[in-house]
Amino acid sequence: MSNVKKGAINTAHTTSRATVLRLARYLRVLQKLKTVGIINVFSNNLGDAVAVTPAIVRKDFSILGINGNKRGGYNIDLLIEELRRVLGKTDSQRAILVGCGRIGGALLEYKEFVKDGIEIAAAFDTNPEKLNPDGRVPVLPVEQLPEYMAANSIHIGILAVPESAALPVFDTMVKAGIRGFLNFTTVELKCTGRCQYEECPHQCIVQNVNISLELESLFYLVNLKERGMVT
Amino acid sequence: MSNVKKGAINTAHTTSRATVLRLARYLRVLQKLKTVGIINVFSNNLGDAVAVTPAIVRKDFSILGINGNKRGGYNIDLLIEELRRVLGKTDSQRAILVGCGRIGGALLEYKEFVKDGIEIAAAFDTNPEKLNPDGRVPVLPVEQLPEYMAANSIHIGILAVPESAALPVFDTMVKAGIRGFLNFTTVELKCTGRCQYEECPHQCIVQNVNISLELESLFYLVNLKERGMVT
DNA sequence: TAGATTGTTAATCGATTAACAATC
DNA sequence: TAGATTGTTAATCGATTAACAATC
Repeated sequence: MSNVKKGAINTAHTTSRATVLRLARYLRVLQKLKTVGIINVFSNNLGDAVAVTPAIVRKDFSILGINGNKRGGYNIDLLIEELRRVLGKTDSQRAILVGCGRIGGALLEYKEFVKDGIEIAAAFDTNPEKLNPDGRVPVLPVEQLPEYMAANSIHIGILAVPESAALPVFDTMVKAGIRGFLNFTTVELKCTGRCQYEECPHQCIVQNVNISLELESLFYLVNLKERGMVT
Repeated sequence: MSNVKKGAINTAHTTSRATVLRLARYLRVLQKLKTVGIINVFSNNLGDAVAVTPAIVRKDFSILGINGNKRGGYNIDLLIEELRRVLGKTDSQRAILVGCGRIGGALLEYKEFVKDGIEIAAAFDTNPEKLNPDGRVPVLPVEQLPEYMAANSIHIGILAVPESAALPVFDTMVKAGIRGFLNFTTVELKCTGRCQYEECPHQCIVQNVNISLELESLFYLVNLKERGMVT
């Protein structure tokens, strides 16, 4: 619980995932604004772009020790620099992908990754037909995962295997050193910020993308809204 | 703001999206448990399965007016029935898909949808090569969207078009009657529960699935955690 | 200067948790 | 009965919002 070191983002009272999510969004928006030639941004600009109130933007920055000008807002270059510093913008954003089915295959070709400086360094599958060690992104047999990981310093993995393979593959990936997961399987790897998995002694961070569940809850939400039963 | 009718889920103090998400998850878990032959479930079973505390489970149910037995927990059949009632489990869970690129194409074949009783009734694209009006799922030109919608009562849509097309297509879909969106484009349709879009007078519900952003924030989270700067 | 925007405090809000009486 | 689990209240926690003094 209190394995949080001092001098951290958490110093005051604001926290973790939701905040980091917001910071990442601010950074993206700022980078876009910069290409348009904007020099100063105001808390309400950023608030609009990220759909939060200006007060939240200011508070977020205030907690991080980022200051603006009482009149001129925030200098975009400084702001970007500070956010990158806080977020520890790693120069290499490399991830591996396990599972090259429909979804995995789509991600292999996903152009946004390139735009955002994310690189899928290698992919893995069990199906011999999918293998392609010499492709733009090498597709290797899963057995080679530990070996590959040992030779490459990568900590983020995308999990896009069938339900039945999810748990064992998750395990393999954790053991091989993956610490952050983008999980497209239907198995909800029970993590809410902190990994609660017994097999995961490393407190990995798992972000579940449960497409089917999200679509299903949309049906409910729309239905409930029509019945006036939801905010 | 206060367009919430009375006698609603919101009666007391619990609310909307997070809650509905949880309810949907309970329901899924219950249906799985039922296939295994379970008859009674306890709040801690469900809590474990959905990664929340038993107290939350009980509170959720209590607010909905769902009661269990002090000793025997909840009867699974009754519980499923009640949840379906509350969620207004629509007999038809049909959605349309716009954009049949890599991601959209993967969703067209997504087997989980079938398992969960979700049907993609039709898909739309601008690329003539993608069209296939007579396929298992008909793929039609986007121009036919309004016409199709007029003839079919569907309110949920999946948006998987390129960034440049996102806004106009969103607009078209709203005008045609879509009220709930699963948005795979990088354009964040600014909705946090309530649609804030001017072009959207209907307060649609948008669920953004920003894969690239989620992956990127994973890099940050893992990095921050290593530096002890995050919960 | 006058006007606008920051930075911060205190108030509010809502959701989670602890705790325990009721009871099966 | 004894033990376990619900249902609910009150306490806690954390995040958002309102408001405004400071100041560029």
